[in-house]
Amino acid sequence: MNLQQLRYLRETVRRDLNLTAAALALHTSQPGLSKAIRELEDELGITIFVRHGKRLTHLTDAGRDVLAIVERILLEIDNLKRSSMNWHDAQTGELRIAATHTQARYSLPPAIARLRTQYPEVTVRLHQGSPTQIVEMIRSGQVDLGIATEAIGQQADLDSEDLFCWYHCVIALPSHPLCQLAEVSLEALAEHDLITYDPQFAGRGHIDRAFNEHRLKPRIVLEATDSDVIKTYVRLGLGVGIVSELAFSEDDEAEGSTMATDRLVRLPIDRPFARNLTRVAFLHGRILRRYEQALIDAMKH
Amino acid sequence: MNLQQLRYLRETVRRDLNLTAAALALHTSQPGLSKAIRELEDELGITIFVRHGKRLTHLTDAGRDVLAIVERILLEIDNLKRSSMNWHDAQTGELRIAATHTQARYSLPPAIARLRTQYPEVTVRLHQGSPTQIVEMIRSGQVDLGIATEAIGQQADLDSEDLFCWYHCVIALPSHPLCQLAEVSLEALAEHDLITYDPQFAGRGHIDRAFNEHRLKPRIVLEATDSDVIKTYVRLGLGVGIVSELAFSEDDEAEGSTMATDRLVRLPIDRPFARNLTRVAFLHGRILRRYEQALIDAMKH
DNA sequence: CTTGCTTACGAGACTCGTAATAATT
DNA sequence: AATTATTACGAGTCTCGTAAGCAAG
Repeated sequence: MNLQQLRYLRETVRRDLNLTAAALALHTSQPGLSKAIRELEDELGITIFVRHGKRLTHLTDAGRDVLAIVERILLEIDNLKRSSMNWHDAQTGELRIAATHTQARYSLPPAIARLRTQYPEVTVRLHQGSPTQIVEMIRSGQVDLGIATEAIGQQADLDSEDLFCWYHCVIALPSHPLCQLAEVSLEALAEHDLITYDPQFAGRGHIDRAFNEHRLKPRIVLEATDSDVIKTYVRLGLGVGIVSELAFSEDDEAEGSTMATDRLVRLPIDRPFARNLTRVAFLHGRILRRYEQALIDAMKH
Repeated sequence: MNLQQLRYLRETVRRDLNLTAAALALHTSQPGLSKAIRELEDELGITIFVRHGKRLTHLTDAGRDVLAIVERILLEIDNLKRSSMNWHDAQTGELRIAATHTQARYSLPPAIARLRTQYPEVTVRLHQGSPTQIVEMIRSGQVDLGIATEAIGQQADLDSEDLFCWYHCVIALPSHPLCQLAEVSLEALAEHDLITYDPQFAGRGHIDRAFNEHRLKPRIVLEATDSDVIKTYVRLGLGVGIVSELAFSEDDEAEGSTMATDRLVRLPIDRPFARNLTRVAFLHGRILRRYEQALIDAMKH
């Protein structure tokens, strides 16, 4: 038995039991991969894959057990390298992060800037996706860390840490009727066209829940995954925006646009939607590089 | 990197950093082992061992980290084989048990007898030792399961399961003065010569504690690790015995000896010592063979 | 008839053991 | 002087890639 066989097995499963695709991904030959897997099966004395003639169709029960153990072994092999790098060369490396737009655009930049001064030799790669896509990217090893507000805390195969909390805020053009009110209520909000996040994203669940609890039916005329897109449509006068407070600052508005009538303003409303908790997640049991931990610490507040 | 290097590293540490001894244990050559370890260090980019000239003196900090991960990897490699065997040939194998004398002599026999009918192809090897020795035998991989009443539950690197509870009983020759009493008290016991277990063994702690709580100083004239040895000296008239109730049955006494005056009897005393819990332990995270789980289940009651 | 797994075979790499060397205790 | 690790080197093994074969959709 050797590690190569285990890597081959994992990749074959990841590529949906297509040996050709797995061989390609592993930069090796299909026959070699085929042989390696058969040898592993022989040595363990079990069949891992059910074969229909010459096609692999699915995993056996034994194969599922074996695969789970193999995943753990390869994770620990990776930990061996990571831990060694932490001792030998803690400064250099690669940091692949998956985050939602809001995190990538608003909460990550200062943390990454800080990281770049602490660890100038570390290459940072930023991927974007929905929370569920982020979870998949972590699982498949495409990224090291995932940052999101939804879906990321309750995965059994991921470890996670709390980063920070935030609330939604409500924004509109100064000319909007709601801007006349001294205090805006949820009821008032429900009477206007609203623009906010796609259901998967950025605490949208909390928004729907708040309206539901007040037995209100909000008129959401536009959904987007991206705070900037939402703000753009609010500027066009399509409605009132509900975005993460991370994504809105009246100072930035003042800088950005020249005309005061274009500047979005925050409506006076007292945190109508529940608190959101942004978390970072990574593979369960994975040892973190020092710079990974540094990034996480830099984002905590 | 390959698994051989990891096995070599573990064995070297187990043999106190003596490459010659490790090479011997691994049935390989010293130079090969030396080279393998240097190559592992090179590949990981760290030094694992501090060297004084040509001697390995101790582990580096990085080495300690690496070793912990290597132990986990090798455990999982072992799990791969064990899990496969559970699917492919659940009937055959080897079962190495470490137990104290009392367990080996009194509680294990029926369970092992049952196991032998369920799994006639399994070879059972029985080792004896003190609870701390048993823990060491599990740690070093000399045995698969350890069974004892002391020391075995609170090891962080071992998993364990409760098996059963038992109490101590007090035994004496029928001619002993205490046999005249309708009920024996702890105070009465403290006035006679006592024979019981060595401090490490079979719940001796509970015996001392009970006397202490009653501010009594028992006269323990003989200590042994072995219930049978204790019974033998009780038969010789050296004193009153305190043994596990597992190790004493008046029926067995009736069968064993012909003369009624030789038969030990249980004194009427109402469980003066705290309950003992016998547990089974094995390496943390180790997958159990089916027959191992069967033995454990057979011992639970 | 295309896609995809397996078998066959040979060049190159690698492993591992022996012998010699060097450094501690 | 004895013990123990490292270096050198070569025989045997193993890995892995190419080419050919063959089964399934």
